[in-house]
Amino acid sequence: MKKKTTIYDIASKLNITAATVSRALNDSELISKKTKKMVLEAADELSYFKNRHALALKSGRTNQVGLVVPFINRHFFSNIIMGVEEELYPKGYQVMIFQSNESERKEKDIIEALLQNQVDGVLISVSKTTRIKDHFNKIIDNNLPLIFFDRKADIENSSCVETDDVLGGKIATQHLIDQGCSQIAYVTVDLNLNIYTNRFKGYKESLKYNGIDFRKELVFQANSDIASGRKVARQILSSDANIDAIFCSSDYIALGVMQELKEQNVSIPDDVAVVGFSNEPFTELLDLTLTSIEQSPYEMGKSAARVFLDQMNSKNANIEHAIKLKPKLCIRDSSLKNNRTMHK
Amino acid sequence: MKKKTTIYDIASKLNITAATVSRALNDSELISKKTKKMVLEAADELSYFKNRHALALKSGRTNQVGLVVPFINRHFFSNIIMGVEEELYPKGYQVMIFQSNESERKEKDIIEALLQNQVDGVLISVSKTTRIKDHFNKIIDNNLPLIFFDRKADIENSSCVETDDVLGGKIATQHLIDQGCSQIAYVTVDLNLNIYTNRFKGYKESLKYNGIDFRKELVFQANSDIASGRKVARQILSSDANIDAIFCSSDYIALGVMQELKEQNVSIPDDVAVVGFSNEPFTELLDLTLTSIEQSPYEMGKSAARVFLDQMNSKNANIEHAIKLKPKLCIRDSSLKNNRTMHK
DNA sequence: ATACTTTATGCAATGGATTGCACAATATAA
DNA sequence: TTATATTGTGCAATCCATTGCATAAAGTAT
Repeated sequence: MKKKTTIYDIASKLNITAATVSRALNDSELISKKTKKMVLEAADELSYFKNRHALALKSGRTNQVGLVVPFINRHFFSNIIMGVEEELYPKGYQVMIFQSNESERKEKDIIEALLQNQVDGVLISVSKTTRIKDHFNKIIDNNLPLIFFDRKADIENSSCVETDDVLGGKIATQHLIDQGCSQIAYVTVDLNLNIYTNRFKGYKESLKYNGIDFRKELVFQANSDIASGRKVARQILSSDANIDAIFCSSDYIALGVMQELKEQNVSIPDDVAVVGFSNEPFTELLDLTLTSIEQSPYEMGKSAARVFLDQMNSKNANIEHAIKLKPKLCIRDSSLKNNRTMHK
Repeated sequence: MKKKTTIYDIASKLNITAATVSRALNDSELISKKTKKMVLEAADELSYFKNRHALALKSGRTNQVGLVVPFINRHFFSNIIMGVEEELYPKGYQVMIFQSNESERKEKDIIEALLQNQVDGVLISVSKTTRIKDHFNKIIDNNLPLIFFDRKADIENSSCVETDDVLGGKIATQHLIDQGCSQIAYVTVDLNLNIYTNRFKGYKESLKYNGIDFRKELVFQANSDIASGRKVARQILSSDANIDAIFCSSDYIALGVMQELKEQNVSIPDDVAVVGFSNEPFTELLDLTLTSIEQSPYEMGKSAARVFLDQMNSKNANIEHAIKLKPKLCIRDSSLKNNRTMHK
C-alpha cells in the first residue's frame, strides 16, 4: 500500500522545508532557479501531485461547479452538458455532473452534496417533481452563483437561460401557414408545464397575427411518446375537424402521428403537413424527414456556463441574468410542400 | 459575504468543544443524548454542512470515483454513465464524469485531475487516439482500482468489462443464415480497432460453422456514417457479388445502406436483408425498422461499477476482473423475412 | 572592513474534521 | 464514606498546502 507523496516527502528528501517546496512548485520568484529545478525533479521522481482537498481547505475555493440535470442520457441534456463542459474546462473549472432522475428527494441530496463539496457555483435544470425550494435558497445563502437552464424555479438572485418557447411556437406555426395551411391542429403535452403553455401561446399568437381564427376543437392533448402520437392522430382523423396540418409540441408525438397518417393513407405533407418540436436526432433519419424546432442545447449549455463565469468575475454573485435563446426552425419533408403542388 | 459554518462555530455557540460537536454529529455513543440534541439543533440553525475536503484530507478517502468517456452525448456512453451512477450512488459514491473528446492529451489531464482529487478509483473507456499509457500506470501505482469498459488498454492489475463482439458478429450472421441468406456481404469500419476485428471474426466463424465459404469480395469498408453507408451500398450493388444480405458493423452504415437500397428499388428484407450493430435508438423508429445488436451499455456501466465495488471491498485493488457481456440480437423488419415467403 | 540591501529560505499558523488519550463528573459497589 | 466503574468531554495532533513574518546568507556601497 503506497502512501501518497506530499511536499514534505520532497522537502525531507532534499533537506529543505515544505514551504520552499511549495513555493518552488508554484514558481514563486522568491525561489532560486537551482532550487526550483531540484524540487521539480524530485517531484517528478516521487510522482507527486497536489492534493486538491488540502488546497480547497486552505483557499475555500475548489474550481468545481455542480451541474444537475434530470437525466444524463437524453439528447437534449447530454448536449447541454457538452456545452457547459467546453466552456468551463478551458477556464480551469471541473464540472461535477449529477442527475436528479426527476426526483425532488435526489435533487435535494445532490445539492447538499454539492455544498459539502464547496462548489463554486451550481447550474441546474429543475426536476419536474420539485415543489419545495429550500435547497435552492441554501445555495443563494452561501453566496454562490445559481444558474437555472431550461427549467427554472422562482428564486431571488438566481439567473436563468431558457429557450424562447413562445417564439418556437410562433415560427413553427408561421411556417405551416406559409406552406398554405390554415386548419392547423395543435397537439400539446401537459399544460401545467411552462414550456408547453409557451409553445401553445406562440401557436395562438401566430394564428392571430395571420388573421386565422383559433379553434378550440383543433387542440388535442397527448403524452410525449409515439403510442400517444398514434392515438391522437386517430382522434384527429375521426373528428370532423378538417385539418391540413398538425403541429406537435414533441417530436415523439409527431413521429407517432406520421406513422398513423401513413397507415391511413394520408399523404404527408400534401394532405397534412406535420411539424414537431425539439429536433431530436431521429427527425432527419426518417424516410420522411420531420420538420422540427431546434433548441440548441449545446448553445444553452455554453450560455449558462458564460453566465456563471460572468457572475464569478464580477465578484457579485447576485447580478441576475435572464437569457432567452432563439429557437430555429429546421424545415424538412414533413411540412415542405412541393412547389408544383403549391402552384396548382 | 457569509462565512461557512464549521463545527467550531457550533462549539462556541454551545460552549463545548469541536471534538464533542464532531462526535455528536457522527452519532457517537460517547455523547449523551442531551448534547446530541443540542448540537443537532444548533447545526440546523446555523445551516451547517460538513466540509468534504476536510474529511478527505483527514481520511485520505473521498468516496468519489472518476468516470471518463470519449463523449458524454453518445447514446452508448450516456447509458453507461447511467448504469455506473445507479450502482454507485446508493453506495455513497459520487461519480465524477469527464469526457476525453478522444484526445490523448485531455485524457492525461483528466487523470491527473482525478489523482489530485484523490478519487477512490477510475472507470474509463480509452480515447481512440491514446497511444501512451503512463497515466494509467500512475493510477495503478497509487494503488487505485482501474476499470476499463468497452475500450481497454493493456495495463497490469487493471480490470475490464467489454462486449463479446465476436459473439455479436456470430449471432447476427447466424440470424441472417437462419433467414435463408447465404451470400452475406459484410461492411466493416476501421479494422485496426479491436471491436471491429472481433465483429468481423464472428461473421467469419459463423459462416464456417454453417458450411458457407467465406468470400473476400463480399467484404467492404466504410466509415460509420450514413453517407458512407449509401456509398458502400452503391458499390455492393454495382459489383458482381450476388448478395442476399448485408451485415453492417454500424447502425449508421446500415441506415445509409437501407436508404440507398430503397432508392434503387431493392426490396428489404426480401431481396436483401440488412442488419446493423449497436442498436441505436433510431433503429426502431424507422419506417422499416432495423435489426441490430444490442450491447446493453446500461448493463455495462452497472457491471463496471460492480467490479469497482468488488475491488474496493476485497481490500485488494489488484484482483483483475475480465468480464465479457453477451450482446443480444434485436430482430426487426429489415431482416425478418415473411413466413409465407420462406415457405415458398 | 563595516553598514546596508537584496535574495533565498525557514518557522509556524491556518483551514475543518477526526480521534487516541487524558481527565472530570457521575454512578455504583464496598 | 471511600474506592471503583462508568460515562461524557476536552486536549492536541493529524491530514497537506499556503503564506506572512522572521532571519540567514550573499551582495553592494561606503
